[in-house]
Amino acid sequence: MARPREFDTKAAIESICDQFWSDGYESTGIADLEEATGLARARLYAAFGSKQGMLCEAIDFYLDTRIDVVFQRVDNSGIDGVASFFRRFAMMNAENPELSKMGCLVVNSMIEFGRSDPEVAVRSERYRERVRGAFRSALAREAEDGGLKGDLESLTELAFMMLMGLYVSVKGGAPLEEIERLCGIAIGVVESWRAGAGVYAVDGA
Amino acid sequence: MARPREFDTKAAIESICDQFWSDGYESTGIADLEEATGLARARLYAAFGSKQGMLCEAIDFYLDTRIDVVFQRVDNSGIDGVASFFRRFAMMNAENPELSKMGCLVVNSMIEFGRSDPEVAVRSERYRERVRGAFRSALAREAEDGGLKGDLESLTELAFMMLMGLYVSVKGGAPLEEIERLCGIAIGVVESWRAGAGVYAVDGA
DNA sequence: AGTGTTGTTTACCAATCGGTAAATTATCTA
DNA sequence: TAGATAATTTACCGATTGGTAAACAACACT
Repeated sequence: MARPREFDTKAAIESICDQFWSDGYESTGIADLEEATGLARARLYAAFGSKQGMLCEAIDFYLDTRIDVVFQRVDNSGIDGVASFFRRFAMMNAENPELSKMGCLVVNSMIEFGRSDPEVAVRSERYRERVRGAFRSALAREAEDGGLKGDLESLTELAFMMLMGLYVSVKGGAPLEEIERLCGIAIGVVESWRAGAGVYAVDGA
Repeated sequence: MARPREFDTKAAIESICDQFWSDGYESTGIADLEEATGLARARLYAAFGSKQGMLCEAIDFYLDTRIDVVFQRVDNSGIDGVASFFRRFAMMNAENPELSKMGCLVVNSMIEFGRSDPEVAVRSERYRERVRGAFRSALAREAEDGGLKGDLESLTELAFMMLMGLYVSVKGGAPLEEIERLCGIAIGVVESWRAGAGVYAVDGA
């Protein structure tokens, strides 16, 4: 019924997403978002309402295109799936350290905002449940096959906690070898959950 | 040889420390620091040189007065000491949730800066080595007594990774019960390292 | 063709950012 | 007591912050 939008909203959101992901919310100014999208600020505000609105769109986009696709590979997979997730984390870290250092947009945002922004908080909650759900279903599947040693819920939480710990080291700028080491530990811990594994929770390397 | 300083530098640093700890570096303006210390900005700049200088002083203060005293209780303690550390973490979370949500100034700073600020990076490194050193020496002590099951270095890293994971949940504004649950898992994991413990890495609660 | 509606553009806003120059005040030394 | 030195105060700086008002342009519908 009126003039159609001249730019691709999805593409703009992706650019905004990458910008927030790379530099964080507070550190990116509207000028950065203008440069990233090639759009004048007034256009951005007309489309998204506010900087916070842009972040929400970015997070939703990120959840749909980055998070979900990764954890679909974990869903209902088994111990192998969980261990492979951490293996891929390590590979990404080794192959593309700069991208890796950006961490996860949702984790970054939830650390930056805590509970202070309800819109962000609800998305953080969704993220945490998505990750936990993937780990839980994978381990549950393993348990059904009788291959899991230990309590399902506890193991799920531990996998989650280790992943969050990895993100701290990654964002904190820990040396690559340290990240690699921590990934190795996480993988070892997950592998130790196999019913057939030895008695030690964590073997050396 | 000249006019003496009228204010207590240590007290000022403590106020600055609390401010950065509570709100983060970027989110606290010089105006906040003025209010927190009761000192005009020019006085702060005369004393500390720059906002970044204030952060460094704050971190050093924090390391000396908050971190060191906590991890001295862990040094050379044994599994009990490590488990008790996580128990205290849980207690703090339950008794003073608001203070607890502030997380750790050094972890917060290292997440905010990554490797971008060398002065902060060197302090992050110092922090990580302090924490790891405490865990390592505690577990080494336990190993000497033959009470440790598993590889010393790996267990040290796992304890560290779990702690960092806890900080993410804390700063991310996770519900209190979630933090409590995660602490319980961490404690269970540490307890499972006892030579006499059962075969399961993580028992249900 | 005219009109209402929406997107786009340009220019701008007050507020805040980190930081400082200069004048003033207080102390110590000679 | 005079002068040197350093702390304090006041007022200010240019740059940047997130956000917007208003003029203009393009489309759909009657």
